[in-house]
Amino acid sequence: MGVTRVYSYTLAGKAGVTPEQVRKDFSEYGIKGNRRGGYLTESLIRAIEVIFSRDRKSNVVVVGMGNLGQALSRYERFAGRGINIVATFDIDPYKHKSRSDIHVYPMERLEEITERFGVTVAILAVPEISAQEVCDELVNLGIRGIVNFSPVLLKVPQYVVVNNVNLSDEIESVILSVRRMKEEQTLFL
Amino acid sequence: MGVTRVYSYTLAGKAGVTPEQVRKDFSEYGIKGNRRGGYLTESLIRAIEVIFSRDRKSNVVVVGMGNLGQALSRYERFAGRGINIVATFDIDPYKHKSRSDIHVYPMERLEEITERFGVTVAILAVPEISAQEVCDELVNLGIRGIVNFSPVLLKVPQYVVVNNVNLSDEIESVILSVRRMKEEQTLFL
DNA sequence: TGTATTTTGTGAATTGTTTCACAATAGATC
DNA sequence: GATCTATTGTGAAACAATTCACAAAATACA
Repeated sequence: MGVTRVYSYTLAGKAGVTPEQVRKDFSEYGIKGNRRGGYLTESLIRAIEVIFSRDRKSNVVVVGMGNLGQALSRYERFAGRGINIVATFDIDPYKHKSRSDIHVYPMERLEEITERFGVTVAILAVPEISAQEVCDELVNLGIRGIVNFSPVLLKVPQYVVVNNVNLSDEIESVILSVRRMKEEQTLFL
Repeated sequence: MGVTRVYSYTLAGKAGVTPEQVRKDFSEYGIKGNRRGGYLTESLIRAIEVIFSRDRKSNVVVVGMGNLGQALSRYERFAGRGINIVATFDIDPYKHKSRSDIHVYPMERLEEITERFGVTVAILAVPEISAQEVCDELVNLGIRGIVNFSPVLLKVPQYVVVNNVNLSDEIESVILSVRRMKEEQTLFL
């Protein structure tokens, strides 16, 4: 778009943080700007690509093809971020064979496919009851990172990274904040 | 289940935090336990229900019935947390009328339905391009809280609460951590 | 080329959060 | 009922993150 330089306050505005934050973070990672000249977009983008490994693609699998698993496997935005869903799995793959979506494999083929595609990260969207069991299986197959959508605190070895996403919590926290704000407001009337 | 008392370290273990954290948080909200006796489950649950407004149900709407919106509208776990999806909306409701799911209304009926059911919180799962526009509409109709699934920083008045959920970020952060850990490990070999 | 101005880069100050450590005490045990 | 023990409750200490404030440097402009 022809923009060659950006300033800490521009980025801060877009990201909803303070300019100091932006500068401190950049400085932390050795990203240098020019005093008075701001940051050069090209080199900035390259630096960020390296820091976030955006220069490489990463193969991941989705395990559990319920509502959420299906939605995640069709989510187009992952591609643009180097997140490449190579396969999806379910205990009952025939249940979901319906449309011409991404192929659903039975759990038995997990090992073969994770190995073939060098998958180290899995998205876990199975029911609460089987979450820990499936998690153990994944860890045994060499999975090193799990994005966990079940409301369960997974027990994993220290070398495995887990990121918990709890949709109920996200919504509840907004409901709570809204209630709190309303209560505050009525106090002033 | 007949359990009448719990201890800070029990809860801490289940939640993956320290016992001190549990006690400090409880103390912050005036939840009292008995020295040596722990916390009484019954009164603890009641206190938490009040703090998180779990004693009341909250009506919410889902706006945008793409993959994610559909998955969210079918997510059974919300009910058990007092989150009640009363209606879903899309610009093109006929596209999604297929199965006997929850009813999809056209955007034109947003006002009528939010008013009727006293909806103050909306789940926004529309494409990036229309996110701000739909958000403005929601705010105009009196929505006070938004759970935003589009990768956009929404501009809203101060009295509106926004909670951003970025699925690409969640997955990317795990990918990153895994790469970092692997790099660390190879250094030791 | 010199001066004014803008923006970075970063120590220091502030603010916020987590952990420590231990007195107070309720309950268990004899 | 006296003593022992486990657990809470919370100030103080340590740690972490954010904001402030300003010198240093690069550009703009005369």
